[in-house]
Amino acid sequence: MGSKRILLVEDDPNFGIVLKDYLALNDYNVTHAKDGIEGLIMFKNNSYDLCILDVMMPRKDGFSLAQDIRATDKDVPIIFLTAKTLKEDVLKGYSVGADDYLNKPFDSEVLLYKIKAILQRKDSDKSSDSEQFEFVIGQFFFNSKLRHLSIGEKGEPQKLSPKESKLLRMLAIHKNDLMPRELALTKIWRDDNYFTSRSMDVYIAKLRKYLKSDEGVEILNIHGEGFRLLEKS
Amino acid sequence: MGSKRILLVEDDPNFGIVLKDYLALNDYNVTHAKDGIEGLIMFKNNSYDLCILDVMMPRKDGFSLAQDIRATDKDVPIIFLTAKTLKEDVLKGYSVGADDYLNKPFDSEVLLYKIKAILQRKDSDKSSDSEQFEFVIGQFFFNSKLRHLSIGEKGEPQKLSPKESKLLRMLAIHKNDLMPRELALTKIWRDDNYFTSRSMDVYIAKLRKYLKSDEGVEILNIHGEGFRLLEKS
DNA sequence: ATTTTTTCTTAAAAGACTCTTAAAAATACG
DNA sequence: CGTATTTTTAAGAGTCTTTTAAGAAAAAAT
Repeated sequence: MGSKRILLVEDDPNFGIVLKDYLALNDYNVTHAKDGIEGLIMFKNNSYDLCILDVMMPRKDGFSLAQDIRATDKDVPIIFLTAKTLKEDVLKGYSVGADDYLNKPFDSEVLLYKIKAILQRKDSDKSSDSEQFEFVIGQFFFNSKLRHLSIGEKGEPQKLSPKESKLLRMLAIHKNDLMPRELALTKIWRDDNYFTSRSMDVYIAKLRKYLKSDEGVEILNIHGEGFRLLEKS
Repeated sequence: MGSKRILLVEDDPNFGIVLKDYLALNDYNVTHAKDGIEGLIMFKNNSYDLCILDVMMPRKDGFSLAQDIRATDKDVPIIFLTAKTLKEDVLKGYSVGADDYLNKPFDSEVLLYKIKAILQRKDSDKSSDSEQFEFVIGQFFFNSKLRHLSIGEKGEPQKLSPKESKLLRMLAIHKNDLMPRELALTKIWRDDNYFTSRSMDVYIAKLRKYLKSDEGVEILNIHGEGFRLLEKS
């Protein structure tokens, strides 16, 4: 399992850097944004396992940022950092969907424990949560957990690689509809740039090859937007 | 769902009663024990969905009580209450398996939020592992408690080592489905790293050897994900 | 009509994960 | 304490996966 990604949004440069290094030292992959606006841009172009947000920041405060983050992803865990101990703040934090709340100055080991606990909790959620992993696509049956793509009953299923499977799953979820390029890149590749985009093209080509045996199924490109898994009725 | 049962262990009678009433007002079924000893007796003779333990108590402190509770039930959520803000205490609390930690005086609404969050989380955990220990795998009969793997009626069963047996059991529980690598590593090896993962590979090889006598049974690898105990119908 | 941007295809390189065997280390047992 | 069993570590070969590269093709913009 690769190291977990943390988005740290903290305007105090000294404190931010120290905290980032401390977390990095503990095997977290940390991105440091210097204010709420930057934090939101980072969040939208990448994918994180946890957000640590300072409450008081210029341009965009932590609560406002948390709301925007929640609008994009309603599950990602959020921890607030704050100097104040106002009850209203704490409650506001929880109502915005915080997973935890730490008053500055806080003990860094305590923060580590909380991070660990929250990530573990989220991990165990995963297994119980019933995400869709079986799809019918034309004549194909696709199981994204076993990474099998089979046609009819006959023969061995085509085995898919992890990325092939994730991409096909995302296309299948949006079957007959647009699957935005950006969505796959941020969710699967966890980064949206030129190279990941080329890599995705390669995967689209592979999937097209697999799907060729049913004429009624096709992956269409929508120029500049993304792809569309078409199932002709 | 009937109201959740909370065990509150708090030696300060005034505070204890107030807190009990407050929680009762919020539809929890609260039992109030006056010290650690009483708390443990309560715990052993009843079943609770959540424990709230004061740390400093006469006769038996909260940490000691938590350890005894953990010995009986390794899953029940525990929240500590403490007047002190000592770092050692907080860390000790987490190491004993606390789910959360609150400093007195704390805001009662915050406590409610935490209780709600923790109980929700535990609810979703449910349905996890049963106590099943007998399995049919193709032509094999496998008893994970006796650590016996036998084929047909004839001959001596193959004896399995503890780890072999646990691993095969976990595969059997997920028969024909993915058994994630990480699951076996965290549940059986209690640590997920490079070396435990290599160790597990060795065990998979051993199990494959044992299972070779039935062609219809196979342990497949799903690259990067885990293994799959396949029983061909 | 030409230029720019985006997409498609193939193949090779680089990277990550798995298998097998055997020896070393740790643990359990008499 | 010595022996048997179990578990971990090691190392190299083998396999599978992902990225990178580069040129051709297609679509959009100028």
